[in-house]
Amino acid sequence: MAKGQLTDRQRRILDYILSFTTDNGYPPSIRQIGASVGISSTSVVNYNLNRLVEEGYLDRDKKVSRGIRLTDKLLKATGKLGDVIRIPKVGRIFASEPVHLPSTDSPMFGADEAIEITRDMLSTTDEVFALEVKGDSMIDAMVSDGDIVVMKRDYHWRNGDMVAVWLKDLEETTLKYIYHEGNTIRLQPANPTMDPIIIQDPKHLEIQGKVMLVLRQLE
Amino acid sequence: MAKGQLTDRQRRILDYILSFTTDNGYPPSIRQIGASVGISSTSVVNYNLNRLVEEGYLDRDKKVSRGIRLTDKLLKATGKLGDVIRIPKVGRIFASEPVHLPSTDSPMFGADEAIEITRDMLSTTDEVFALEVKGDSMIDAMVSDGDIVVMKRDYHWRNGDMVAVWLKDLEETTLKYIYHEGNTIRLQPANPTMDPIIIQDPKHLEIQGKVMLVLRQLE
DNA sequence: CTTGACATAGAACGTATGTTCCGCTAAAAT
DNA sequence: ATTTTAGCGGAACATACGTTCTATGTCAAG
Repeated sequence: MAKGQLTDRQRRILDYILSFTTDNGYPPSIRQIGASVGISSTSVVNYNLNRLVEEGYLDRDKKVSRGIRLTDKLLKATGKLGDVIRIPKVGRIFASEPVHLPSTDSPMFGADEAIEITRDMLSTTDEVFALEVKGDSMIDAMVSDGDIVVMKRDYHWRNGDMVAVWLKDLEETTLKYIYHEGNTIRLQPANPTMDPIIIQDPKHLEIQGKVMLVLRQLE
Repeated sequence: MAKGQLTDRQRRILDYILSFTTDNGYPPSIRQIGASVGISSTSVVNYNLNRLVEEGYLDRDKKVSRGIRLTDKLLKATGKLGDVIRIPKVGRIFASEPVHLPSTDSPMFGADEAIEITRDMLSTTDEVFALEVKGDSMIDAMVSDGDIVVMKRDYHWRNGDMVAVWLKDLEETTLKYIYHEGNTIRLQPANPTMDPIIIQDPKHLEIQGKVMLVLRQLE
């Protein structure tokens, strides 16, 4: 068998381990694997398990009964890796107030409310928090009342980022795409029918965070 | 110890089982539990495990080494139950075409692309599929180019549902809130600054599905 | 005071389980 | 033709592990 290739038996072993584990909450024993795949000898099962470890599909702990664990690689491939993260819901966002940022050291726990999303929806999970949008004032950002905005606490930005900014002159929080344009800054609404705001003096605005995700649950 | 109450030891046992399992992919043995909690006797661990089973925190399989599994009740409480579902991404949605519905019997697998979300984002997981929005024609529904819309294949609707409708006269797909209004039907844009469409004859529209979720990933 | 339920400790037991060694076959490499 | 390698089966072995039994101490109910 060429390296990197799996025999039919090995594939069935992986299948069985996966289904057994999800059913029972713990992995099967060598003899159980043998019985399900049709291998009478424990040594052969052992042999194939070691092959699967070499190929990177499994981790094993020696001498430990049921000491088998599927690698992330495999779980990802089968979509079974429920890589769920909890994001604290720290408040609401209005047009008329700056974003209420969480204190830097606020732990994930302690937040009474949180939303759960899969890890791969975000490019980073560092310093992210969620806000619920109140009111229709963000419609130019294509964000409705009740939407949930997941933001990253970050004052750096690049052209094209959508950021939450506090406009000091207008005393208003708004969500806009932001661009450098010579010496000025252009705040572009997501709604293409609306006009941008041009800011001459960067001191007139305060970046509150970068928008990573917008979630809208209907019904 | 009153019924329904957990002793400190039992709490620590649960803690240990949870962290060990997430670390190792399989549950700890009785002796490992004893060592971590500070119980020298395996029978005492066994005793407390049985108590935890009675209280509904654990399931055990007799005679099976490491045959312990935390119940959903506990996993839910600790937020560790990553109840992730995969939703097939069956295509795109344009204004100029009816929604391309998946065939009823299409299996979850087979779909080359899928999105993963946590189960509790949806009120139902039956017959749901995802579409990617192309173009800016849905801005009246507060949906942007690139957004992902999760829909349920369902021709029934109630007042206030957001549905995807095919307007036969205009030859156009649109996302609107839908309301019965006497003998007519009102299609209300999500954007409050825009005007509704009144449909006199229900035959002029075709409900393609109910919008359950809108997802927008930035950056 | 006695009794019984509860919680714990220690030891002994049986077996479920991973490990190892030997032998066999078929195919590939030399 | 001979050697090497991958894969398989069987049996023996050591032990990790769940089970069970006896004994001890505590505390509230009778």
